[in-house]
Amino acid sequence: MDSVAVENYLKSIWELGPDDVATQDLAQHLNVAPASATKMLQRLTARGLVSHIPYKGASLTPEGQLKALSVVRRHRLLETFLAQTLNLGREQLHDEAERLEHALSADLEDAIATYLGNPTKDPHGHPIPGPDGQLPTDTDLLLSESPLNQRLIISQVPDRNPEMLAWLERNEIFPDTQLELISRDSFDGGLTANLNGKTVQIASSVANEVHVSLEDDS
Amino acid sequence: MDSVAVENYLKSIWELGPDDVATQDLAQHLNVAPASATKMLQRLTARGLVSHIPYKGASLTPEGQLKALSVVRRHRLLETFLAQTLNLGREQLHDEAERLEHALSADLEDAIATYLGNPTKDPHGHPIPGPDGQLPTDTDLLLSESPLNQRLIISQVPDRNPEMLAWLERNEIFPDTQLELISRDSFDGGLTANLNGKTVQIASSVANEVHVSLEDDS
DNA sequence: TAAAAAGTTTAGCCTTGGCTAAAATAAATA
DNA sequence: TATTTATTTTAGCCAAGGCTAAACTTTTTA
Ligand SMILES: [Mn+2]
Ligand SMILES: [Mn+2]
Ligand SMILES: [Mn+2]
Ligand SMILES: [Mn+2]
Repeated sequence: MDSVAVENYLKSIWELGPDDVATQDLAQHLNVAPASATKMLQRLTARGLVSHIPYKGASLTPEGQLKALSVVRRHRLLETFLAQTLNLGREQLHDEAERLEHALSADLEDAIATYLGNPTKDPHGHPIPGPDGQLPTDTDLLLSESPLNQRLIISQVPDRNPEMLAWLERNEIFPDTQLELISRDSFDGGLTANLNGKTVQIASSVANEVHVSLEDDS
Repeated sequence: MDSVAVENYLKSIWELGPDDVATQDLAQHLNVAPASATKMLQRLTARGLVSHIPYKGASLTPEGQLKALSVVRRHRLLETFLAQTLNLGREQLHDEAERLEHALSADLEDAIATYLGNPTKDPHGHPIPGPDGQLPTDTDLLLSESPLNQRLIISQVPDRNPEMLAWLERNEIFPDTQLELISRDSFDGGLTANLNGKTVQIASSVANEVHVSLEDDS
């Protein structure tokens, strides 16, 4: 069995990857000192889960990737399960799942997936990897790079930033919301959008974290 | 925040207590070597959670007891929640809760309790401590010490022994089941009981783990 | 009540996963 | 290109929580 720390490192490397993950970025993502990340990368390399080239960067081996995706699957299933049963707000889900994901047996994972009807997206719109790590190829684009004057459908919102998520929630921006971009500030990238008849200003920091699709659903 | 190990030790001491908990029993309960238990008892004593008298035994301080009861509450809420939402078998619940109990925030604990309508018993019939550690005084008696020829109602079955639990389940012995004892073997304490018209033989090892009440429900 | 057995603690060791400070390397800048 | 700066790694330390073997108490038994 992998420890909580090992699972968190693998998941973070996956989230920051696919390759040349910088020690500093990894350390920051996990709230540890860079030296701690280096040491763990060495341990994970010794275990065959990571390939780390000193001073260059780290990436997951196939085995490491499989384990990372298993954590991601548990995380997203849990978010979906908690949202569905307990009506937790989208911004509370992540932190709970972050801890519960390490305490889920294969049996319970299966039971939850079955209960939910094997969902393919979590409440933030993130794809849920299959039991063997399968992920659909992602075709949506960033809101910050989307065309103006065209119907867009929100496909993904971030999950790690409760403040941003709360703001998005207040402005009714979440998966399946429709909107249309009216203008883009050429200086700072800020957007003006039309959403349910209302006009909303969207900062570029936000627009960089939100994904949209042009098609209906996906 | 208390570690998983600390929470498990506190809960085990509570389960084996209330006082003079033997090092060996504790170690066995937690599947660690006696020397490991001694060391942890010393750490917990230094933290004011346990009072340990060398060569005599250990007990929880009021603060330690509060923390132990908080773990027990989370454990039993989780068992109830999993049973209700996912229809897990009574014998699968314990092991899952054993790990999840350490990953539950106060918020999620509240949400689950509210969702369940603040239950006072878990699926094994064990009382669920209140948010401040309150527990009703337990008035039921052991099946092994119950009178013959009288209507009895199962109030508690064990949760840590999947085999025994599976046997009980097969024989329809679980909370709220009615039964009547017909005879007790004076040599080994084995029981013959009448249950839903059927006659069942109950070993004394089982009868020692099952609680009953004479009143309806409780 | 002395010896043996059982239970407990101590001593010493190990791994994991943190940290800081210093050294090494790579990247950026003058 | 030489130097400064940023990034990364190494070295050395620490606490938690395991373990085994040895020492010490307490309890049981002869
Ligand atoms: Mn996590
Ligand atoms: Mn998510
Ligand atoms: Mn536990
Ligand atoms: Mn229970």
